[in-house]
Amino acid sequence: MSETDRTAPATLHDVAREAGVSLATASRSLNGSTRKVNESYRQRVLEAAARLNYSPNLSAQAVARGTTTTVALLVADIADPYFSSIASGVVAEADRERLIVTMAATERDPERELELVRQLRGQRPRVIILAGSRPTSDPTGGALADELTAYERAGGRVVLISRNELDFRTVLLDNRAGAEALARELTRIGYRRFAVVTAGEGLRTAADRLEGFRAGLAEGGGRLDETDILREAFTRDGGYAGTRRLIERGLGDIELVFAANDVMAVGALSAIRDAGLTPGRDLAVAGFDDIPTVRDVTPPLTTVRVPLEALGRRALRLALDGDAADAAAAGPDVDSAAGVVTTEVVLRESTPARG
Amino acid sequence: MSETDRTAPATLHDVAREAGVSLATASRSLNGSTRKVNESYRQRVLEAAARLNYSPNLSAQAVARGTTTTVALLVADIADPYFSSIASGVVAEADRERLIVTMAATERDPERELELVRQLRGQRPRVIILAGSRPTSDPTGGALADELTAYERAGGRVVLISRNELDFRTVLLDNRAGAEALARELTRIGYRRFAVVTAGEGLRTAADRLEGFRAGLAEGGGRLDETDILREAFTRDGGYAGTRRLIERGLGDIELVFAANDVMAVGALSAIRDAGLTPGRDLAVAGFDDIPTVRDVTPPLTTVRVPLEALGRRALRLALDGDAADAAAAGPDVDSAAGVVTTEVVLRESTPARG
DNA sequence: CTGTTAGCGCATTCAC
DNA sequence: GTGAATGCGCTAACAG
Repeated sequence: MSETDRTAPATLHDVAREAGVSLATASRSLNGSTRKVNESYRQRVLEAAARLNYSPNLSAQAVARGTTTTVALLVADIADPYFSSIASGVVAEADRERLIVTMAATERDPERELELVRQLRGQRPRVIILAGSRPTSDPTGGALADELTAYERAGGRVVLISRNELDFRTVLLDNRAGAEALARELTRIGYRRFAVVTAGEGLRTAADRLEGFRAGLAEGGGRLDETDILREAFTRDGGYAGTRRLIERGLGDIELVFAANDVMAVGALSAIRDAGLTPGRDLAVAGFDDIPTVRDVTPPLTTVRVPLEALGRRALRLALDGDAADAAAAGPDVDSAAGVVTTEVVLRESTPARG
Repeated sequence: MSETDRTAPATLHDVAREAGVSLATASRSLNGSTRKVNESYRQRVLEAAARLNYSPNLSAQAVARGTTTTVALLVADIADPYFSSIASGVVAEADRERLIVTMAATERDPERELELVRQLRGQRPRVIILAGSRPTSDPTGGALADELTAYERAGGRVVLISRNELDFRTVLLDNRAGAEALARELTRIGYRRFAVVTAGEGLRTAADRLEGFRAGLAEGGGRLDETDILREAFTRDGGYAGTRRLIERGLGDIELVFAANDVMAVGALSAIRDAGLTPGRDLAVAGFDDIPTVRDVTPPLTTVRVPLEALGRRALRLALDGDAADAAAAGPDVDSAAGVVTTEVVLRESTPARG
């Protein structure tokens, strides 16, 4: 198609002319608030719009209205199943509200994250959602917080998912209770001696899960020594490395390794197998999150189900409804009283019942 | 934060006033084209902008310039690793060009897809990328094509990934050659009798892969009977169902089942296991795509690597550079001569060498 | 209820 | 080189 036969999209002005009405009437008929326009006019405008294949220019609407229909979503890595599941939920909920989602990836780089937030602000999104935790120590020296605060002062809404180092609305996950329930279940089916592979200190999510796990073990009579807590990156490779270290050091009578998230657990499975052992039989494994992958690995992974899509949906609801969301948003995955997304232990074959 | 202390974002006007220059000068200093502005003024404007934490209103820029910096991406399912990998590539490339990506999910519903394209048009995106194939028979009666054509006539660019039923720019994948190479390799390592689980007819991608696989078998002396081609949905469950049917019917001397994509292959693994057989030993499995998951399943899956991220990146390049992309975009994953994204056979343990 | 008009924030022509 | 003025497409007072 050559440049010359380019046909500019129909404008509202075109529609008004085609329908023989004023701009204002056309606007009111198509996008207007409470319709106060004569039905016959309305019809003519609608028909004219259809004939011209009119599509309102959202940028122009945004400028005129002083507000957009955009939601900005920042994740660490779009291809990571944890984040793509959350993104899926955000997009689904946004769609219900007829909001448009723009997405960007921080690649786990705080500088980049800051840069992206700055760029995103140009869109004047109604909401900015940040998913994924980051180190406690902020190398940008609070610049991100400043940026987000300025954004909120301008009328925007910030929501954090699974990161709490900043003082904004946050989607709460009962990491502690989930891990506690998991530990209880594992002791119930016969496990006694545990190891943990988790992230380095300073990640609240990981810390909560460890704390909950400890509490559950205390109730159930399980044992976890400090020296059996291995700290590595919060990634698949981290899980692999930690588990490998554990095995090389000698398992002793450790029966099960709890990985603080599923990607670490998947790494643990590989490390076990690469060491010539059989996961589940020689060393049981449990994870946290229930990303889709873990049903397809062998053995299928015991984990704590986190409704990731619901997390994303809830993040948007929280932004839109404000604190009212705590009461309103309910739904099966949300404990409406506490306003916390609930989790559920899922026992699978990576932790067969013991003796 | 109460509504009352809301502080509107600084406007260009504010910056100009703060710097003591005119609107035009401020505009030229900050976003202007070939700078024709006195360096001292320029500095003052930049400083004023920083002081006010100015962020250009992209909507206003879009209206004034008559063009946006937006790319719209439509996928079937954001949480699907195939699509999220592609999306990751699109976002990465868009970021390099300082373009913003908006994403939506069709959920494999053609009506919904059409509706989304209509909505997306309102953004006046520079590019619309559609990923994921769809049935040949178009239930919307060509309405999607009409919509996209109108969009292109208005100056937009449409790029299709892995779907060719419409007459737009398309990211080419040598599905045929990839499957052919796979079949050749499999015969080379000793396989002779094959079955295939694939999508129903009418999906070009699936058809090409089957055709290529057949050609490769012909070269290598492998055998595939028509009755051993099972057609199901192009999903994990489809792969499961097809493989299950195959097993129930009696495997005969079939040694390997080729699934037309990896999600089907993962389903095949489960079906084999659920039938009490051992994948790899009792029945080998090969897939296509090399989604991240297949390294973590057991046994790791033999497949044809498709550089999914590169696919996404290339889609955007194709939109931006036009036909020049064929020559330009090159990169390791693109055969610059043919302008086709190249694939590569990856042998893993799901297809151990035979005899 | 309808049409006229004045902006929204910005880029860009046009005079100076 | 700089600034004043016009317009982008649309909404929202404001009059009629």
